[in-house]
Amino acid sequence: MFKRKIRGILREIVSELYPEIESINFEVEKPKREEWGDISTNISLVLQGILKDSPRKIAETIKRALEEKVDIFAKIEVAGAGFINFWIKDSFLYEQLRRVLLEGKHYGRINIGEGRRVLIEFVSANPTGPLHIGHGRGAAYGDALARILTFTGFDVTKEYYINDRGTQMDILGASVYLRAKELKGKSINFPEDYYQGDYIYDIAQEALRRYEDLLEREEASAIALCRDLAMKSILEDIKRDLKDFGVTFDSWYSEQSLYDTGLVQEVIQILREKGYIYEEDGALWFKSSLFGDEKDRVVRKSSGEWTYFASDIAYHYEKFIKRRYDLAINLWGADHHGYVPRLKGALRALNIDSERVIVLLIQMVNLIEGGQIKSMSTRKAEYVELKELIREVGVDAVRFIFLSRSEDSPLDFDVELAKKQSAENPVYYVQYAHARICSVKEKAQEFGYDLNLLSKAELSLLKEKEELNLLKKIAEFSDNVEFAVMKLAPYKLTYYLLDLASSFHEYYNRFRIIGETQELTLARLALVEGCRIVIHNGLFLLGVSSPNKM
RNA sequence: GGGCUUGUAGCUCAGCGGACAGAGCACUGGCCUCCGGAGCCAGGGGUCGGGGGUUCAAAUCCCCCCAAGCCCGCCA
Repeated sequence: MFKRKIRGILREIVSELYPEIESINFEVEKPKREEWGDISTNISLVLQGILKDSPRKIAETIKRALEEKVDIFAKIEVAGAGFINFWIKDSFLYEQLRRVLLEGKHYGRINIGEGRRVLIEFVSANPTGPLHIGHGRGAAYGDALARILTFTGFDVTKEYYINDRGTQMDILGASVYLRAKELKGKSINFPEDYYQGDYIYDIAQEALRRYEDLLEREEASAIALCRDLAMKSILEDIKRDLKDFGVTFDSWYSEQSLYDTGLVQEVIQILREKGYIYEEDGALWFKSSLFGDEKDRVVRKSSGEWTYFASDIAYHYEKFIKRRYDLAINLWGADHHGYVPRLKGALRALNIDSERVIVLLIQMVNLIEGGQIKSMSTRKAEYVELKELIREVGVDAVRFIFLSRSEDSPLDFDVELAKKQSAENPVYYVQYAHARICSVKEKAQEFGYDLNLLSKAELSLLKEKEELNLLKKIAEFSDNVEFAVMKLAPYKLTYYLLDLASSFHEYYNRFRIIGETQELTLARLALVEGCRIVIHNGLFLLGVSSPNKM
């Protein structure tokens, strides 16, 4: 609340004092040290370059203007090289708490999106094997982002893009077919680059059960049957895992459908007419090198097969032109990073502003087992399944861990540690605060307090340092929500919640909520209830539950 | 060889142009007759990978080097 509000006030002041300045880029930050106030700005340091005046002098001018104009500050001070430090009036904090109590689960919402339509595409794992913990990271991240975007006024659609055609699917079908033969006692030669996982046997079993004459059929059609069955079966499995992880999608988009409707051909034709497509060595190429890519890329192989890239051009054309989304956010594995320039290039070739697609590259999750780092690989069957991790560690803890790092930082997941230390996991620290508050409220009711009166409590009785500190933390919630959405960084909220929970525990250990005068008890109950609401809202945005008891 | 990402406390990571660099874990020592001890308080710990540069100001921006991961296919 602070930053957003103060930034606005400062902009007004500057445009009044220095109308010649059109726009400036300054920071409104929470300072590192308590002596520097509740909030601080470097605006005069930024202005010095433009105004050619001493920053302290500029700061004094702004300070005087502020003192005349607004009264939410108890004190304004010019310090250091020319920082302006602000101390917020207690009355403003009480007002904020009252808003929390009134708005409840809506508290913290800010309208940044203004109804803009966003398509967020994530997970999109090939239906060639079960979800592993790497996919889990993308799932947790994408789902949290979707929640945050919705909370901040965007119109969000969550989509899973299914690669239901192409080479990998063919290999999947062939893998199942071979295993079926093996199960029937035939000797087979199972290639190294086929899918090695045990689940292939299960599907092969099912294929044999369903198609009794499978092995008598012509090989190509038998493999096709296996492929379709495998895809359906694996996709069902994926959906179930995601649901168990608390992640649901609004839409499952089939790559194959882009061909069934002729859209791929249509879009390539558009590019061809614009002169961005040429033929060489029997293949069709897109001139992505004109758009900053290292080289041109094939859209149709000399075999006549379309590439994944061709599908993707059509898919994104469809997102923006047919479905008219304002913004597309794609969460990809970091190993796809080389792919970004060609996609953006294709969009520009189609006259679509490439800024409208934001690709977030989620770094790999490595699994540490016995001190050895292993990378996830579906084909080699080297992975820990997401469902296994959930079973052993729990949904909340897994999501919280995945959301406690920025997406571009690789994550070494020490499975043993996560299982063993589940009780010490940071998520419990936050949830514990929530449960504790619920318990206090229950206790208060036993003592006869009417919790419906909280919003009418005399909040000015909250004067202790720890109380004011907690009030400030509560009021900072929407600043953190704003940051999280602007930077697409849910982990910011994770940090904030840990900080908020810490302030609560600190307060709880020093003071008794119930037992002072009736008025003070009500005020304190109001304070912790406000804290509980914010914890709940924050955890909700991360997709983590807020238990009343644990 | 080229590209992308990362290198901050023993470990895992925040901070990414501003004021003496932060948190958790781990370690050491304290704290419930009392609303949940899955908690609190106190303590030690850092040439911000290295070297140059830009700036009033650099962990943060630029260049070079070193290290790790990923990519460089008519695979997805």
